[in-house]
Amino acid sequence: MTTDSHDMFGPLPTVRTVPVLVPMPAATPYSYAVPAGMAVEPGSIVQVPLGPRKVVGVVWDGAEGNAVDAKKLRPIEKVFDCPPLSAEMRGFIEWVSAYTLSPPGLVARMALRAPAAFDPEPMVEGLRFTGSEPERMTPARRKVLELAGDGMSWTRIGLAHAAGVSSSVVDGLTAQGAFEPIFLAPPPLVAKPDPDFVPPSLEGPQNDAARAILADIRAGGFSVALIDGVTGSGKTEVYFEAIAETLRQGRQVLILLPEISLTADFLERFQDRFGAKPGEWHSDLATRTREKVWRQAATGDIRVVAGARSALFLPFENLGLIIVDEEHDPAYKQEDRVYYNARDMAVVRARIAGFPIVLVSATPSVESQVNCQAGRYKKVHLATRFAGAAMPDLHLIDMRRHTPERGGFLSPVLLRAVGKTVERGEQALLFLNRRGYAPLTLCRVCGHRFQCPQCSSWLVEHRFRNQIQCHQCGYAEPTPNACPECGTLDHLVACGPGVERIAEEVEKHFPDARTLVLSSDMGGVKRLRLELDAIARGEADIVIGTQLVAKGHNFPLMTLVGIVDADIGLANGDPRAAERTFQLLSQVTGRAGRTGRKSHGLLQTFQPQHPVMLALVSGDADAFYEREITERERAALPPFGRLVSVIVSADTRAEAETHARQMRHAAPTLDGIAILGPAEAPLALIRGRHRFRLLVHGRRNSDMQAFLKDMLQAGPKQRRSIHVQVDVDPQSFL
DNA sequence: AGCACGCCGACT
DNA sequence: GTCGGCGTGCTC
Repeated sequence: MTTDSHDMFGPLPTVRTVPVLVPMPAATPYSYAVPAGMAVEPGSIVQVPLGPRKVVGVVWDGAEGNAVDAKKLRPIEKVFDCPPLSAEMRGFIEWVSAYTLSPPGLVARMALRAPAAFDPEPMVEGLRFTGSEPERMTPARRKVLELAGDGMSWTRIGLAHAAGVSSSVVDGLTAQGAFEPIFLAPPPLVAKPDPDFVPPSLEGPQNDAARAILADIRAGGFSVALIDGVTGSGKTEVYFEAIAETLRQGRQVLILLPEISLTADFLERFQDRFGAKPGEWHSDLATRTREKVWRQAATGDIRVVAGARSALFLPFENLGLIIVDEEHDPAYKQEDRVYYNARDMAVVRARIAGFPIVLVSATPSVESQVNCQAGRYKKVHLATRFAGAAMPDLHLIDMRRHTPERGGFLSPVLLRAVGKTVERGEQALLFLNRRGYAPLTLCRVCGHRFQCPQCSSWLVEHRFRNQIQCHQCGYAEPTPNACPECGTLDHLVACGPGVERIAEEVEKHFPDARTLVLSSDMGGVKRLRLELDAIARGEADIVIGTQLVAKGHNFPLMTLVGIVDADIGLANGDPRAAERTFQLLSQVTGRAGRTGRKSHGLLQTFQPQHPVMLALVSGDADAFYEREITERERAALPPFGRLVSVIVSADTRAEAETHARQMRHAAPTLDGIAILGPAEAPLALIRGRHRFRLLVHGRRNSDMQAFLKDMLQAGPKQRRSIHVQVDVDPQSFL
């Protein structure tokens, strides 16, 4: 910790130095001098000079790396007046850094994402009644004094508002000496949730589930439970009891949700149970609010935070429980800079700090199922809906026998069911996970296909906007009417359906019904919310939607769900294709019948024998998971993500091998490291002295090749920093 | 990651 | 003649 320097005049005074993690991709902390009289400890949040700028860093533990040249050494400028990051938090940051192969400074930065939150919030100016009445009393003044006469402190504006007078009345009273200015602690962002605000209202199976979870909470210490319950089975009420119990223990709670599930609806349910809203944390929080939440989580003023994945890095004062709702959701994966899955890292945080964690889903991920089978996670099953709501009856429509009329995509069976539903005054949902009018346009004369000039995927026609668009990179051009290849006019043909085309077909069959298309490109979040509310009020008869209808919202009148093409996504090369399809279709069909009406789901498919279809219609999710698990084990590769790391180096092979050794050391979970030299064909395109480190964590060689291809197509600037990590090995973090 | 420096091509 | 794109190197 000390650096001694000598020169011809004798020893200089010893300079104390400490390691500091700075927000940049260095492998180790940097050393900084601690000015005399400054008190720092591991975890202290400090401001340090870094090159031409000032940055926020964290004083780290342990010895520094190689002693740094005394001439380079610069002093810490300031220590922020805020709680230091705990040893647990520092251990967590180290762990995530090692596991994800990310520089520790960049991981630490995620815990410090609140620009100016590190100094205490300024005190608020307030007023208190001094006891001396003003010389002249007026009705307005009397109203103010009646309120403030009890000696409680008020803010100037708040008092004027409460008394229903203008603030100049309060100013006048202050001038007369009736009020004295005082400083108040800033008000908490949210009130304290009360674990006993309303008694829990659990039914049969929910009670058993809650009992199982509460046993873990009361026992204390690390444990993982997975609540696996069908949509509408009341999972939220069950984990609310775990939250209540943790609050009674005086500890904080973090609820992780995929960004889109953080709705007003959820916050209100929380408030109904606990009498106050939780603190919120997500990407589009106002800066001021963001800072307050960070600060108050760190001081313990906020007891419960509901947040998107980045909330996992908040420095809670006394965290005692994490809930990961919708644990299977791919939105928990961050895939830029630091690559991590917040669900898995949440398990790690709980293990390091020694508290329980609860994962929740109606359609758990295969990894979590495996972890339950292996006994690492405790499984809590909620198999039935409550309050009389029944699951929809699901049936397959074999499209080989029930052919739609020419040019259409909806089978007569499905059309009949839609017609009957609308006649009864109920709602039908047609689900197709494809935006736009048609996914491919081609020329009937020369066979030309419209392809994106930037990334080679098909251009999707959007009739609403009269454009053809690339869904990969956002490229768009006006819909042409002549073929650019052969010049023929009006011989372009749309192939396949998108939601817009299904809407056209529906309107043709049901001209009097109110039809609504819900798709992410039809307007912003606000408009979407309005439309969802309108549907809930019954202002549409037939809704045609992409996957955004799968989440959250309850549609009380929805009694029919038609899946236009249940096979989409089953053969796209993704090793999780079946799992994803099963999850998505379960969520969509689960939209129906939530409020007790008899409901149906009809799935149009060309593969009625497919295991996903069979599991969906029989309601036997376990059979599906069993099959997925054995299927993946049977594949020659180890299950769930053989980690293959690829180092691409245009320098020497020896250098690549050094990288490989370091990587093996840093990430013992890697199964293999391939070193591709300049002999490998694609690398011929890499010129000059650039050096690449490409990590492809995937299961298949084809994944790896796809990434190599992407990298080679990317511009030189992106190429330099490509760093891809797709999946993690769920067995390796316990 | 962010920033400065330095080098070549197309503009007021 | 400069502005600004990108490639390169550095930060205790």
